[in-house]
Amino acid sequence: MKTALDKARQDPESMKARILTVARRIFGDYGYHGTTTRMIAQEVGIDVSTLHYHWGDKKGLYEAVVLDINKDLGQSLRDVERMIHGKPLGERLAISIDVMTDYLFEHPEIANLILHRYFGRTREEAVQEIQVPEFTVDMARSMNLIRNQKEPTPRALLEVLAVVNGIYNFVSGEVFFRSIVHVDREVYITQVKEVLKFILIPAFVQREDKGDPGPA
Amino acid sequence: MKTALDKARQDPESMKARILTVARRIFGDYGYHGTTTRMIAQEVGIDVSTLHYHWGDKKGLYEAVVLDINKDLGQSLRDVERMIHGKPLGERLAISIDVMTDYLFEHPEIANLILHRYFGRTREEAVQEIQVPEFTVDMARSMNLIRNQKEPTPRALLEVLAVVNGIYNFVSGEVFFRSIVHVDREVYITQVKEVLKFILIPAFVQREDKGDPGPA
DNA sequence: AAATTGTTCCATCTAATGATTGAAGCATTG
DNA sequence: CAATGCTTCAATCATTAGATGGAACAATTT
Repeated sequence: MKTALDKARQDPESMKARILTVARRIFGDYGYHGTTTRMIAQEVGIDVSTLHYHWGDKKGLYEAVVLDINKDLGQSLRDVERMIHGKPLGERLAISIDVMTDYLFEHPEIANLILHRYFGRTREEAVQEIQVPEFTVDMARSMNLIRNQKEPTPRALLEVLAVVNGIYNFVSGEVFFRSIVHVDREVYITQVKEVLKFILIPAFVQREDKGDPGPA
Repeated sequence: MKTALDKARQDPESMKARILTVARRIFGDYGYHGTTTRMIAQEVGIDVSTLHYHWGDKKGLYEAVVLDINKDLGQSLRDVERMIHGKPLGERLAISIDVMTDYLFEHPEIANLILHRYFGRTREEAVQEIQVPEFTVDMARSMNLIRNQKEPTPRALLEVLAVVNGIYNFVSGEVFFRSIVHVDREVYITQVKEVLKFILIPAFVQREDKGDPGPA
């Protein structure tokens, strides 16, 4: 079955797809309440009524954006999982950090949207959820933080969250952080990857070297 | 000179102070655009016009909130700095993480507000800044990541940001993350501190042990 | 106690925002 | 090409949100 989202993706030049693309960026930058349908319409270069014609109300569009981003992020994570399969822990982490950081810097709206949903609230109730729980469990498994078929422990999940949040933060915080460290975008991205690997890898490797299987 | 903020702090039962306290929480939860002056007024139990009478327009109140939080956070950081003075690196980090995490879990609006300003944008221009740059440099110094009197390197600043962001994230993300890991608040806080120390300390200690003075 | 000043609320205004309507344009099909 | 359906926009409506004026009340001063 083709969903509305699928259809919008089919032809990236279709009005529906163009609106969705702009909506991702604006919702990511300004959050749900900080975004007006007029801002999106203006950016696309259309009338608001055209936007409503294609996507219904604001909440509907926002939910489409969230679903769209879930899809993209899920795909990326599966790609990474394939790349690191069978490699030793330190390498798995290094590759994951490199690849996911590059990917998210190319699509910062994804990190923006996720962080808005982590940390912010909305006056509307029951807006579509980001599938963070599922993704987190998958990653915990991929990091070998889960023994056998058992449920991941809270500790293992928190460790994964700490890792991925580190990436989201530096991507979404680029504008703000670059104003602190005074480097251009290219240098910033390079240094972020170095810092993330410097901080995130040793703890896990050290624990494994000790023969400690971790919190699983 | 007494500022309006000082006056509001004098008597925490004063209307002005009560409004400020509630405003901190609501702005932290919903962000600038997600918050309405009516929400704040209702929470305080007063009419909107009373709010405007004391704090002027919405932007003015928001700026007061940011200044107030800057003050609180700056004070806490100075407290921590005194506690860790002269101790070895690993211990300095462990104490900082424990103390700051506890403090922020008691005042989550601080972490909320900071993250909103890191990652979000506002349609209004020129809203008062969080003094993150200053704080970050201070912490870099306190973590001995700065050699002599020299300017901190971008690398050192990014390392500090990684550390503090880790804390902010788990505090502000409590509601969301706890829904993933299924633990109560008390367990969550304990585990967060353990995970943060587990991940953040080894990298820095390892580098020091190698005689590598770090990015300074 | 009268006068002054400070505080609060109700009613109301204005602007912004979400949303719809109906007409016009354009393509597709019978 | 006439009829149909799809897409777009200008105009407009309804609701919400920021803000204010003035009356009522309370506190303070004289």
